[in-house]
Amino acid sequence: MMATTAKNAKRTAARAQRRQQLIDATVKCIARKGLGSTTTADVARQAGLSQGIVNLHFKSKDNLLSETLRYLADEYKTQFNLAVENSGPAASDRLRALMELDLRPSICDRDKIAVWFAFWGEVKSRPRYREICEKSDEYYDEVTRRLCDEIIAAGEYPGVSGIAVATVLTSLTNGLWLACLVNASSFDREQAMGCIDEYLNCIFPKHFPVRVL
Amino acid sequence: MMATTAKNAKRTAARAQRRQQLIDATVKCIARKGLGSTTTADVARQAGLSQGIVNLHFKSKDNLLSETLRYLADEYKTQFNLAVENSGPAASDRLRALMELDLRPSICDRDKIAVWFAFWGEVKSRPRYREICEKSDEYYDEVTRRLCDEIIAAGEYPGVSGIAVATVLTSLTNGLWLACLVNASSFDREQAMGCIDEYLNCIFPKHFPVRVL
DNA sequence: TATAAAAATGAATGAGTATTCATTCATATT
DNA sequence: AATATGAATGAATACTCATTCATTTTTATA
Repeated sequence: MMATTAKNAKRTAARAQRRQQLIDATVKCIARKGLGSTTTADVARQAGLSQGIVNLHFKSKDNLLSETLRYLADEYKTQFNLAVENSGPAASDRLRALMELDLRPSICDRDKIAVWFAFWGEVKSRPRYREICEKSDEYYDEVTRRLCDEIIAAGEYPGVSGIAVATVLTSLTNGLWLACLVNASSFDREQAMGCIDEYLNCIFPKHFPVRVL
Repeated sequence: MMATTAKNAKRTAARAQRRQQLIDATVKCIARKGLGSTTTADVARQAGLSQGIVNLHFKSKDNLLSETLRYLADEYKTQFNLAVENSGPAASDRLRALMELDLRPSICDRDKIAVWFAFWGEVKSRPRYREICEKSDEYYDEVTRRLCDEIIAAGEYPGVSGIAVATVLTSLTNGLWLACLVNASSFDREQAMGCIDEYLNCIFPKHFPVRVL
């Protein structure tokens, strides 16, 4: 008979580890060669494993790609939640921590951004990708909106819409990522953060006073 | 001998027309199936022509795709310049015309946006794509910045940077396009324009007073 | 109209790639 | 140690797709 506890735990752990190894390899390949030119053989080679490994663990390439996107979304969500939790209790501190997160070197990195855009580029024709992205976006928008509403209530900002500000902030960071991807040479993280601060100061002056350099 | 005038003119016109027909077909295919799943046979079928036609007119698929991107960039530039020229002489009118352009139904259309993102998704691994996109971006940024600087000078807005505002505006519209692509159901062009107006009102209050509905 | 030139066709080619699967290898259980 | 089980391999398979090119069709000139 099988000792389903210790035994299986180890087995499934090893299995999960290998899946992660393949997902990591996939991310690297997409960053380097693009989604369109990434083959299962590339992924296997990058992972230091053999041909058939992708289909063994993910059933199909399609599935591997979906799972990779799902992983990226989860990974970002974790960072996102961490950023909120680890920052000061004030809503304004939390909001700024989120903005800082998006421009942090480990996230606002050309390789990483290239992978996000690779998936976004296929969103229209791949319902699965869209579902994953949409679900994530809803969450971020909701959290950001709540923070904005809190600030608006506390600061008595008349005529400012929390939804609108949240939409501006998330769209703005996505747009800045594109600038980082396309205009790599002229893009400057500092300057990008400056844009965001200028906006925050403008919309919530009481909470985001001009930063003296 | 050859009548190089009338004769060749007609020939090259026909040739250009066929190329355009193929580029249009390519755009349609990318919008429907995505860049990764668009084959030369798809494009030919969409254009109502035969297998070999793409290689006959574009030499290679790669070339067809680059030319398609170039065409899209040119097409947008034309609209962009038109929007500037056709709007009131004041810099603020021109700036708002540019924002309206990006959210105009014919441009802020899921199919069109999907094509842009398809190319952006490959920018990192395709230098040719990047060159085309970067060159366009520089132009738009420059024009937008000039308008912003003009407004800043006229309105005596202290501590507002034209470059920063221009960056915010172009990044914001690109980010709003992503929202349109991903969150198709909840995204609303009206609301997006509202976000932009709120921003403009906030940063340049004298030039963009609150719009009464 | 006859002839030359260009454009277009579409079957054939072959390079590339996802997937399969018989076999080997590693590990755990008895 | 012997056996069973899951993991991994990598050669073989089946298939897709960009590209080629011999042939046909269209168009323009003489």
